[in-house]
Amino acid sequence: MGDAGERQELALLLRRLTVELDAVGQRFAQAHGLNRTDVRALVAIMDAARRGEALTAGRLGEAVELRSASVTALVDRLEKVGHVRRSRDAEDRRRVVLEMSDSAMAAGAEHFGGLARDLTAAMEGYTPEELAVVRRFLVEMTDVIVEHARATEPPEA
Amino acid sequence: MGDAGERQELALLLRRLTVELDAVGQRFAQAHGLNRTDVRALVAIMDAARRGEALTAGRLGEAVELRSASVTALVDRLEKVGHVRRSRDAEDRRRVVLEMSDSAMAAGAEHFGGLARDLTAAMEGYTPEELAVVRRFLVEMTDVIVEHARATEPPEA
DNA sequence: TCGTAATCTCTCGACGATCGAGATTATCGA
DNA sequence: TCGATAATCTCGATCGTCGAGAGATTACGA
Repeated sequence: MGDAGERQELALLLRRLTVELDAVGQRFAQAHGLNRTDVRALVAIMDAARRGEALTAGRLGEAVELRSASVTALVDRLEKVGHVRRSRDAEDRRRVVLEMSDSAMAAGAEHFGGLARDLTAAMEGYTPEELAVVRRFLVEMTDVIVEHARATEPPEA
Repeated sequence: MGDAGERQELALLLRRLTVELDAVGQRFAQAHGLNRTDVRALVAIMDAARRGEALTAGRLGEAVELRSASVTALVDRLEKVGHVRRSRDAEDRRRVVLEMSDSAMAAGAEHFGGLARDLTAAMEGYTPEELAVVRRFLVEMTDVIVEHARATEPPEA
């Protein structure tokens, strides 16, 4: 068997990384006068845009786990400071599609894009084989975590 | 140069891992009728206990980044459901030291300890050399993240 | 020793984020 | 056209957080 202490320490390193990564989002929120949920929402909208999709209010609510009443308030906040724009979906006029403003997109790209740049730059110091090991590790650990979350999930209706 | 797309994907995997790990804490919170901050606080108290320290109200406030008024409310909540106990520090009677109840300790150990067990078990599938690579990766990426957070930190008074 | 400043926690009132219930508007199938 | 369904919004209530300040204890210089 391997060194159990070493493996446990790796688990702690994983947790520490998540804490610090959370802090990055927190900084962005503070710097722009937003709260945690607002940032999550902007990230969700950016991710959707990256996939070529336009997020609706309902989809955003699912992404950030908020009820419709809270989504309305959330989008109100983001719209008020000019980070998103509301517009009715032409095909289904019940839906409200959300689009990020260029300024918000730029701010997000600068903050998180900068981090992504630094991270990938730091990965220059690894061989392709090493990165493959890391990838396998991240995927497997994520799977374990997801499985754990599912196992403790409240029973569906 | 390595494959830039691959490295960027690794960065996304890191973020996904943090999201899922966050969800684990969220599940624990829901299952025990707590909110995010309460869980963070319990984790902080457990970590301190693991280091052999007894957390005071003030220290807890620093750990979870809350003002004293909020810490009072936080500890009130945790004490009401029997997760922590308040007691005056014998050496400095201004201070309030916090101790986790055995039941809360057990609940936390079952939830998070179970995850830690699953994670370390999944690490059995790696050679010591591979784990060393992973460790270096996690440490270096965390350093980059911390540095990024510091760089965007609001200027100190 | 005394008095003042510093430290730690708590109380109070206010604000903001979230939610549940229900209203409103739009779409779809019969 | 009409009823059922869907997407979003409005309203009132609840809860977590904060700022300001009070109360209690300790540290320290005169």
